[in-house]
Amino acid sequence: MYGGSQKIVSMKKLDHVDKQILQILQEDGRIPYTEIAQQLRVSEGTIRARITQLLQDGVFQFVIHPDPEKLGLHVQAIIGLTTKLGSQKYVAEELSKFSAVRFVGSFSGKHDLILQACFHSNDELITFVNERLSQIEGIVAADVSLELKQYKDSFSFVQDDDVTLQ
Amino acid sequence: MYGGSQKIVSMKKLDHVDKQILQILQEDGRIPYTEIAQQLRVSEGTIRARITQLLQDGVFQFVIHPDPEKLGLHVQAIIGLTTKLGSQKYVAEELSKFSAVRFVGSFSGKHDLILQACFHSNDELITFVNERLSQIEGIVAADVSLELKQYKDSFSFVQDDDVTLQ
DNA sequence: ACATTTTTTACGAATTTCGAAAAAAACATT
DNA sequence: AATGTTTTTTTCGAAATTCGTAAAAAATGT
Repeated sequence: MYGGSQKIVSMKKLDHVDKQILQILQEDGRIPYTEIAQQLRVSEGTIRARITQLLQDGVFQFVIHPDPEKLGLHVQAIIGLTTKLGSQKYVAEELSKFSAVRFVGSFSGKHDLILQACFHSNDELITFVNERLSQIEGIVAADVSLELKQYKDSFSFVQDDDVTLQ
Repeated sequence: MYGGSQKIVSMKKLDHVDKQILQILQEDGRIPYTEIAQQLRVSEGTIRARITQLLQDGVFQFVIHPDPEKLGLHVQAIIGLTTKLGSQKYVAEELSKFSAVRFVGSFSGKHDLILQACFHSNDELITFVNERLSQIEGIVAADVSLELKQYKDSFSFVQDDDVTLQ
């Protein structure tokens, strides 16, 4: 599901303009290049060239962020898994196939794999755990945490310059 | 950070066309309306009206999905928190203020709050835990899981019709 | 069956995107 | 420092997309 980060011919480090472009786009992914250009006081051509390059380099993608609630996905969960030694990759790849699953990662700590998924109902969640997870060879234990309330959920982690911690 | 889902005047249920529009947009958030129109064999005006309505209703937003690695955010973590009774909301809101934090939710299960965050380095992560989390009144314990590998990370959970589980 | 409301289509005008050549800037070499 | 080379930015006309809006069509209610 996720391409290994193969190195493209040689990717230059993002400069200030690139970061500014990303910051503007994370507010509104469909703002016209002409407007970004105005805001940053460069030509539309520059914005276009930069964005083309950034996409080329896989720095970002244009997507949409749906609100799960509005889609009827009222139940969200984070599930920590313990896997049998050697089957982690297989399990992760199987999990990734479900459209309900929006995140899968391998972790150090209590759980080998952690996944995040959305469901229409508690029933669907239970079905997922009991019918689907149990079918995947190599899962030893599943630790389900049910989401009660969501406070933040975004891809907006582009920061001007390395001020991640505020 | 996240607006409570206040009810808009009355929101109609999404129909098949809406879902198809969302499915197309989650592949490429910047595909022209004219092309969506062609694919779905309706007029551009319809696509435009539908999308305007969906945005209005808060069903989705146009955003970008940056690759944390390419942004130099090489360290990702999921942190489970135990909070003092009554301070959960405050803690969650404080956490949401950090740009490094991309997800915060309240959960049933082992941890009251679970958050997901990106950092440039292990050092930055440690600083976050030791300097920032410790400053937030009401956090009793933090359980850090370091991401070793990411298999899937997407907002693409729009499904044609309730086939979340495959 | 008819009136009312909602949704879709149609179409010209405004705006944006695109391709590509020229200009400017950045870089390297001597 | 001057010169050649490469990269990036600007420019600008053509093509495509978006936008506003009026008319047509479809859906809804009585």
